[in-house]
Amino acid sequence: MEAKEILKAHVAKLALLTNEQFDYFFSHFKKESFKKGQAVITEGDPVDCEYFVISGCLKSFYINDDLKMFILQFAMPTWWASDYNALYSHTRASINVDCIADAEVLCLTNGDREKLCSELHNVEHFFRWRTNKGYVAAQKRLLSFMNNDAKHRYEELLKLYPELYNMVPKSLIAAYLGVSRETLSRLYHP
Amino acid sequence: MEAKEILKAHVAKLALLTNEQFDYFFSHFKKESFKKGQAVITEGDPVDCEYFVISGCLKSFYINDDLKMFILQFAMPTWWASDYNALYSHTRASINVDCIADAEVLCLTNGDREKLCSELHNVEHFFRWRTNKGYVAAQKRLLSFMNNDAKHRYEELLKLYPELYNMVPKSLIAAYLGVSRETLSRLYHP
DNA sequence: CTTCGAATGTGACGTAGGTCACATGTCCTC
DNA sequence: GAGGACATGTGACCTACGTCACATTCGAAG
Repeated sequence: MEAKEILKAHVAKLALLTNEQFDYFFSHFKKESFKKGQAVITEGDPVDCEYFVISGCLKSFYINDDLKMFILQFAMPTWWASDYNALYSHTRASINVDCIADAEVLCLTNGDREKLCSELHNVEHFFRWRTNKGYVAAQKRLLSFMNNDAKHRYEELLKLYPELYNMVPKSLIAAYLGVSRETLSRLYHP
Repeated sequence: MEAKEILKAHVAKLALLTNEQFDYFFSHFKKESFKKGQAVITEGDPVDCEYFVISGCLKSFYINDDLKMFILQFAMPTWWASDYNALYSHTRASINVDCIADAEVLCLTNGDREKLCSELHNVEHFFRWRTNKGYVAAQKRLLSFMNNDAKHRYEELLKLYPELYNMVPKSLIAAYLGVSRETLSRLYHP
């Protein structure tokens, strides 16, 4: 399926756009490709885009003072990724985004998103609902952190995204779960 | 300050409404009062409102199978609270909301919010930005969970909301931080 | 003033998970 | 097919935090 079709199907789930509206909406996106390992957003840099993943996979992550990495999100196809704090408040990136499996993405600048939102009520509706889904998912993950142990969270993640098991190294999954790679390894090799 | 003025000032931070628009917007809210300890949303019940806090304080929380409580959010004045998952997906509540300090709130039904959002582009803009702020805050809290120990998170919380220290029992703060009340107590009484 | 219950402190001990060190396996690349 | 980077397993030990039990403090109701 074409990138345009993928985005169209994704948008249609949350908002009703006419073909003309969607064409106009789509005309603001720029297609880009990233190779595995390539940086997309680097901490400290200005941020001006958000990215809609067509194929491959990105991750957004934070590196603390001890150089330990924590993964906020794996962005699989039809997911969005960016540093939304930096994007909305026009500050420099405080997190990183990079590519973990050769990816095709559609970029939308912050300015274009706001323009589209104010021009097309439908588009603003779409982004409100998309953000709401993200908010609810983040709350669920917070609860899971407080309530469940590492093994439980690991199985939860794999049930949600079985592809991850073969797609990314276990050390990245550990960084998403918030445990060390050794602990993750021992869960099933006691 | 009047409830109406408080809401008006809050909305004005994120969206530009004319006086007429705001009056219309405000006319959909219903004022309600809750006493300390009173339930606002109960797990298993249908949810049809979100609540804007004028005074006092609510909490949203989850009770797990072992009857342990985890607090998702303290809702102080000018904060919103509800079960947004249930609200948006029309399912029954999976979390609870109750009152922890006698509170005055403004209720907005899900139907009215969606009606207002579709009638007034401005209002949809407001809710998109409000939700985005909530999303960014949830991601920050997730990172803090992965990165920081209990003491660090406690001090972070108190810096953000010093009122909480005297307003709510430490056991509730522990339930927000995701540690036992004993551990919280020992942080400063070693 | 007394009494009761909620909130908090604290000791003893258990456990999940972290850290460091090293071994093994795997798949490129030259 | 040798060398090197990366992913994973594993042993020994450490630490933050949980759990249970009991003591203390304090404020509201009688």
